[in-house]
Amino acid sequence: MGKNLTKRSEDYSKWYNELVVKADLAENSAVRGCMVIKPYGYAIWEKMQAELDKKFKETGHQNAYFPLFVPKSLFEAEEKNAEGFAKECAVVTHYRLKTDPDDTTKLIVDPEAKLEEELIVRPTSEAIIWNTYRGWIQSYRDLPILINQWANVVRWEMRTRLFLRTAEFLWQEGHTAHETRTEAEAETMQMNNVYADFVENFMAIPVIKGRKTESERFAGAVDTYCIEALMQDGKALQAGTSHFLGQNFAKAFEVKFTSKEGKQDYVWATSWGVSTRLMGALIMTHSDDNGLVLPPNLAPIQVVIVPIYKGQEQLDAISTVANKIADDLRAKGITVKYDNRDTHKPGWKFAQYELQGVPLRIGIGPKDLEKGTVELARRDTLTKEFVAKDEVVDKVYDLLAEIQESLHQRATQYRDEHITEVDSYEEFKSVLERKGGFISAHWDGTSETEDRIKKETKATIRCIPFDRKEEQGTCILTGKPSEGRVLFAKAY
RNA sequence: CGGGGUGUAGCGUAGCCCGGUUAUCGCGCCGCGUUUGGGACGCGGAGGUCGCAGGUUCGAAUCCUGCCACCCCGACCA
Repeated sequence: MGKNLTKRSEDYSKWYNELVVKADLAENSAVRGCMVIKPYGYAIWEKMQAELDKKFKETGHQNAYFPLFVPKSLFEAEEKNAEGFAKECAVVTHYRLKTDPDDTTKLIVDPEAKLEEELIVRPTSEAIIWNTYRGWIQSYRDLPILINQWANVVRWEMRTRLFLRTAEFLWQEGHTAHETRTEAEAETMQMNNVYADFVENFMAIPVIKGRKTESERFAGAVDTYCIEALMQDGKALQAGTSHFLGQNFAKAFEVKFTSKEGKQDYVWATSWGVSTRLMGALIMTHSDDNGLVLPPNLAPIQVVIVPIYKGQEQLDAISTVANKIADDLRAKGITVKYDNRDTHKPGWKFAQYELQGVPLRIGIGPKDLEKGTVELARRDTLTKEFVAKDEVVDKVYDLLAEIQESLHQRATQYRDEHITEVDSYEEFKSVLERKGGFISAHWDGTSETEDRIKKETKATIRCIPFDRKEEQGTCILTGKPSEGRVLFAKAY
């Protein structure tokens, strides 16, 4: 792990810079904490999208798109949801500008163009979607509705952090409607598992699946499931959530259906989402002091080939070998870049691709031409070896899988070493302070206790793990009886 | 919104306390040449509303006043 990665999220900006930058908006603009996703960063997001989308389709979902604007009256329909988000909503009040009569180079908001009803820029889309579902659902034959939306949302946070909490972010939000409670609960669990599977296997980030406590639950949900990851600096990050919404939204938006028995009933709902925050998780889980480290599955460039040469003649000879290798790799479905630019030196390229986290680098120079070898360098271990050029394609193919696996293992080991069981409040505070990470401790199940621990230590209950063992114990704070351990951590 | 800090070229900075030539240095950028197996070197060059406004002064990046922005800590946070 990199020394520089053990501090604060702000120190990751060096790594982020290859992927995103803070939005450079007008100096006195009130909009802060927005980000510009650069092409290289967006390519990673696209890979994540493609893989998630495939999984959503496999589980029977379809994509759709709903409006960015939510009329205030719809937004406030589900009380708890509205209340939960009220403090961070951007609100559209006017629909027109006009030339400032006092300064014709300037525009002002036309006071004549005030909206009858304010529009909320969606912080999440339950309200607008459930208002739409009302018209789509009459009979049990219309159910289930299994829809996902790829969209941007805006949450006017008091304090933003690049990637982890930006004012505007990209995400997907699934919104499903079901005939029965059981079916909706199963959907909630299924999608939480889809997320866990994706994050573990595709992003090589280990996560703990569990249930949120009442105070950490999504506003308007009956139950919230989540996947929690641990960053290299010892802080936890909520990587995805899946909510069982009960009949709350169906009741708020009057979404009823006629059952087989001819009875009217409210439908059961779920919603679930992951966002560009996952890219923050990616960086803070795998990267080191030399820059990003990308799992091969997510890397926009999996292999880069760098020629080392003097003069055009040598470059031509190297290019023949390089192009052959590149073609053979591509034939195996591997993404390859042959960087034969003459504008940068090899050393510069090595450093640059390391910063970008390209998993494997092949160097080919005059010595290799003589010996019939290439130099193969691994980004994750920073090791190099010479490989016969006829064997390099197979070697690369195997290594990509190995790196994917090894990153996951390394992160899992780190995570597991940072789950500490404690049985007293003193120990809790001491571990939290000195070691960080997850702390597994008994809790009496009350929000009051959770609140007090949060106020005193800044640690929150990240989740009640699904796989926790049933174990009688006593709450570290109050000494009251507890049925099992929960995971505490300081979180982003 | 409270507490602290910072604004000087694309980026990072020196200078400010104690006012005084043409605002410092590094990276990056452009040109030429030599280079190319781990972020090359030499020479030449371009690039500045010193955050903004006002004041003090013969003279302000530097002192004073006001404003603005950003960062950190806190409150807030699915």
